[in-house]
Amino acid sequence: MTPGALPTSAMSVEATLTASRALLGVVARSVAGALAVVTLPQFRVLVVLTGSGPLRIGALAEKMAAQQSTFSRTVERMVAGGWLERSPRPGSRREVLIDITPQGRALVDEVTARRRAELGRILSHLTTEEQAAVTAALALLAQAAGETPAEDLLILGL
Amino acid sequence: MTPGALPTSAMSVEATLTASRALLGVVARSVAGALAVVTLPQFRVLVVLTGSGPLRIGALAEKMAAQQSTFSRTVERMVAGGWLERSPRPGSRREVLIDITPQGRALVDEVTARRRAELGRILSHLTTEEQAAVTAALALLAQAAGETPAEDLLILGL
DNA sequence: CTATATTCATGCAGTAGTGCATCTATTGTA
DNA sequence: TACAATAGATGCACTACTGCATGAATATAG
Repeated sequence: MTPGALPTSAMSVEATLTASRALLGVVARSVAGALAVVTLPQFRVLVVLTGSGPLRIGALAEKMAAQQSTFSRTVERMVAGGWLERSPRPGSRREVLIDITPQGRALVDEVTARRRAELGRILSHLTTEEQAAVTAALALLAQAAGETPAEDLLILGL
Repeated sequence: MTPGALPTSAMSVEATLTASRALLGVVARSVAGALAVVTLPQFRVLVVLTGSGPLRIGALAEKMAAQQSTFSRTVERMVAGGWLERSPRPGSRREVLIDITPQGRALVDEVTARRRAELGRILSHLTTEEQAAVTAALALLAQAAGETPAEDLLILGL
């Protein structure tokens, strides 16, 4: 190896760091609009519910790594905003199911669509061959990284 | 194209989405430790100062897209925590320069190191050839994405 | 030298999130 | 039926962030 040159692995790390900054930018811009109307923790609630379907308030609090009492109030705010709706669980007058409203779902969809759109725009600058190479490489990278627990993304409020 | 199959571009978008989740996880885990001692906005201040060197409190507020008055207090908290230090600008008794302390720098360095380390660990699962392919593909992707303004990352508090 | 502009700090007020303890209603069990 | 467990809401207290208005000190321009 030429003195001063980086080994393949170090080059990969640097390239990955740079790319991750770009992708972070895409993610950030995709949620920017939503953050004008809900907070990041609130948006997170919507994403979780989109993936899980209706949840008891306690179960939801657990997924958000929050206290149940804290959550009762967060839900209250979000119901007031029209993002969530409470409904008693059929057959129980104690449990309360929280579900996302159409308005909430639209917000999540908008973010997802925006993210896909921008990625598509970026990738459209590449040739079909380059796109294929990117697809293969990212698949490899994702596989090497393994599953990303939802709790990890929660660290950033996502 | 076989019915039901995705065009190359759509496949690339999905692969990129998946990979971006993985990379987001890496970023999140890298800052998790820091978030035990500072908030995300505060960490952001440290990152900005690391890149820029000492700044006037007004200029720093502008970079953080915050009100100067808000910032005066944030700085106060961070000085109390030992992350920042105020010093009068030489030749001016009005302006106050904010700089990161060694403790603050150590925090940022720790996060950076952790991020590089995990990326290295992930990439070590790949062969040298695969690493080279990933490096090339990500460079392509980053170039296609263009520059990511710091303000964009600020959306997420990063 | 005086008036104006700049720079930062502070008072005031509000939102969101956080945790702990506690209360009420309901459900399940002994 | 009485007691314990569960689910959720509420009271209380605190931190951080946010903006707007304003005050105080300093620097600059006329």
